[in-house]
Amino acid sequence: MKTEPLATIDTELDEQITNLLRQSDQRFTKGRRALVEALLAGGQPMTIPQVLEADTRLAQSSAYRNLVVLEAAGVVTRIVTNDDFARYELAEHLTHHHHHLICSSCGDVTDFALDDQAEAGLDEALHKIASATGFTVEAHRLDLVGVCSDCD
Amino acid sequence: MKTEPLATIDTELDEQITNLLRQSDQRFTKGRRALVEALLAGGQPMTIPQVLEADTRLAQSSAYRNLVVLEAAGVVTRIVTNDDFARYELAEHLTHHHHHLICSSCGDVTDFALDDQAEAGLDEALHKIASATGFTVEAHRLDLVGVCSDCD
DNA sequence: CTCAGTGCAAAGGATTTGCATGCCG
DNA sequence: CGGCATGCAAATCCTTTGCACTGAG
Repeated sequence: MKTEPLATIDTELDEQITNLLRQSDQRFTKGRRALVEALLAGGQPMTIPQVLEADTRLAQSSAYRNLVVLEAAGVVTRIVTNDDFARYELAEHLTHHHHHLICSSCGDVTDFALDDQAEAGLDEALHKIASATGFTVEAHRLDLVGVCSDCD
Repeated sequence: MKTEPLATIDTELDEQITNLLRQSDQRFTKGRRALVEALLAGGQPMTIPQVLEADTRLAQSSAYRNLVVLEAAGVVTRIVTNDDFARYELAEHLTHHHHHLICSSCGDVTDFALDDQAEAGLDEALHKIASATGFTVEAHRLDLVGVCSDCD
């Protein structure tokens, strides 16, 4: 497989991913690298068809299989909306904490960030809830649901 | 179909739902009533199998079809996790604003509410975002992802 | 040489749909 | 009566899986 990167994975990111995968006894293969590059180039949550279109060298089954591996290793996050396809994006700790604008019409997902103060206040409120529950919190997920400009 | 309600839909709720359906040119039939009763009795987001088990009078296809109608009319909300099945619950404006605890292991969903102050702060922050985007916000969705006590 | 990763094709499974029947208005 | 809602069964289609092959170490 000839690799002509869609986006460049810098050394630091490469190491982080390699380590994450190693912790799951997995290797950072060319196919997996191609997936990460496609997601990196996309800059937004992408469906499998979008990923495959971005890099036609990938077999569909391998894409599905590797995304499962990458998700289990904590490299990518799977996002399900009401759209037909699931979407994937790089995990937050490889990028930065953010939230999603989800279009209720077409299912498209866009990233956005909350200002620091609001985020801090939210975090605090959630910690209160967490401690009052037998629930072990791993993350919070804040989405805005509405209609994107394309569908409007 | 003999109706032996799992839960009682009071007059007010009945009217609200009837009106919502009427706005979509739909009627509040027995089958739909049975679905709402099951969800009401459940008190938590339920999968279709759970709903069908709660009321064996319902045909699977009708359940799916009617839940689509009910969702379009704004009577119920569809929640998708990484679990195999989608879940449904009564729409917020028929109950009260709340959020979800989603178990990343079994996909189970539990409701919870944020204290008023935190909710207000969050709302304010989101309005700022909204006005800065070409995105028409319909609702916000805040979920806590973690591991429920059963899976722990 | 060995074994994980890959690609192709076939299977799986939640959800949707076609069609004949029944029921509400 | 007329038309929507229902039930059954079959179809759909995203996703997963079986299997043989290839390439890296």
